[in-house]
Amino acid sequence: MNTERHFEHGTPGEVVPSGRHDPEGRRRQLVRAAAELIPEVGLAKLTHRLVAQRAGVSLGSTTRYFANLDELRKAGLTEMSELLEEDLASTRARLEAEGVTPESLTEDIAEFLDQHELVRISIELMVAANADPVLRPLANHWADGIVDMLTPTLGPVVARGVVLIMDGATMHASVNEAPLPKELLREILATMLPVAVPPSGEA
Amino acid sequence: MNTERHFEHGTPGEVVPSGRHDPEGRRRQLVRAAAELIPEVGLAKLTHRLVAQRAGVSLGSTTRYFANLDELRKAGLTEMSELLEEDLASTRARLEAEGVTPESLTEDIAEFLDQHELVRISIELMVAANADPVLRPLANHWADGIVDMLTPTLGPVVARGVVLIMDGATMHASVNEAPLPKELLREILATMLPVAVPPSGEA
DNA sequence: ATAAGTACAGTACATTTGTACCATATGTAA
DNA sequence: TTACATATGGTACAAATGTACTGTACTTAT
Repeated sequence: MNTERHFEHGTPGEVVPSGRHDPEGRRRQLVRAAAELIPEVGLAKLTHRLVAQRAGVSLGSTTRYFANLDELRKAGLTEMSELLEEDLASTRARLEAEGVTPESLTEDIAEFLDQHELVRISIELMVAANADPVLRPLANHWADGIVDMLTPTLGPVVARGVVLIMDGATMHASVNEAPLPKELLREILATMLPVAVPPSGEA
Repeated sequence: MNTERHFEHGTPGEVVPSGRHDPEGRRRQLVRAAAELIPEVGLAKLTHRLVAQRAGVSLGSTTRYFANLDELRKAGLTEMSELLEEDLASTRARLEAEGVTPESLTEDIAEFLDQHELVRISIELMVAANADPVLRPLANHWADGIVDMLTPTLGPVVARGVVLIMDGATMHASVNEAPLPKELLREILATMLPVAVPPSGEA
């Protein structure tokens, strides 16, 4: 119709080698790319172009599937937090198998801290929730899940205390190259868990 | 000399109403403005223009006193962390006056968490240290200071455990509008500090 | 008082970014 | 096969931003 546009840098739609129609797959690729990139580069540096490149799609697709960058960010954060959900499940499995002891908790924390991506995810989720309260439930989900998991054996107070220690250790691992030594974590838990955790009763 | 420049939007240096020469004061104003703004808007949104506006100086001054934005950021972060240093001093005063007890520690943490600026400072420092390892000592200073302070009475293991709880509570306060209830913090500390802290000896 | 040097304000400009837009390729129904 | 609809790639463009630059006001030494 109207050809009154400029096209300073060339005309649009010239070559176009590939590009099957696949809206759902497209969207998934974009979300997955965003979920990968957030822990890598941080939310602050997440751009349409970066996500498009990682997803292997054109810039235009990022605006087609997400009204604005904020929506893309949120979708990426949600997808990203799935990894925390998986970690939650593996923690539950371990604690059910080994019981809730300083040793089993130490193993779990140390394993978490050694996966730098999980640490980065936790931090970026916290930062995001700080900027947008809508994301608070997502950011609290992991911690609340652990509290629920530990409460039956440790009671709600100590359960929350253990989660605070986990989050503190996460902050430490985010700042420092090496996380706190596993042996120190074990000593902390062995010393601070009252009565060294009776098999099922309480104090 | 060469007047080959464009000046599309006007000629530079036209009116200039005020502007005493005061290099040192200028620099201080800029650093102070940056230190104020970082907890307010976050490092990601700290720009030359924003700092200049807050400091009440021209854009040009920001580039005159700092080779690049990163230097301005670092100067602001360093100045900002002075508030944590002051908090460290007040904590030391309290613990020396009241002794290291679950109650005195609870008071101190609750007071910290209620000062949202301190929480924001801790978080931004952590984020910054994650992006630039040069800032790690700055980010670790507060936690290490508390550990040193608590170690004589609690031993190094529990001292680090208490600091992890503090950092965990800081993360929680960063995400949620209201920090953890003081009573819960007190219960956590009262339960998890072994033997409820004998006046000076160890277990 | 005057000249030289420095600080300052106010631009200018290249780059990056979010987002809108369009021509074409792909898919679907007749 | 031919219309029609939609997805895709490739821009276009305005706003924001880091930083360089320039003319002028202020300061200081003579």
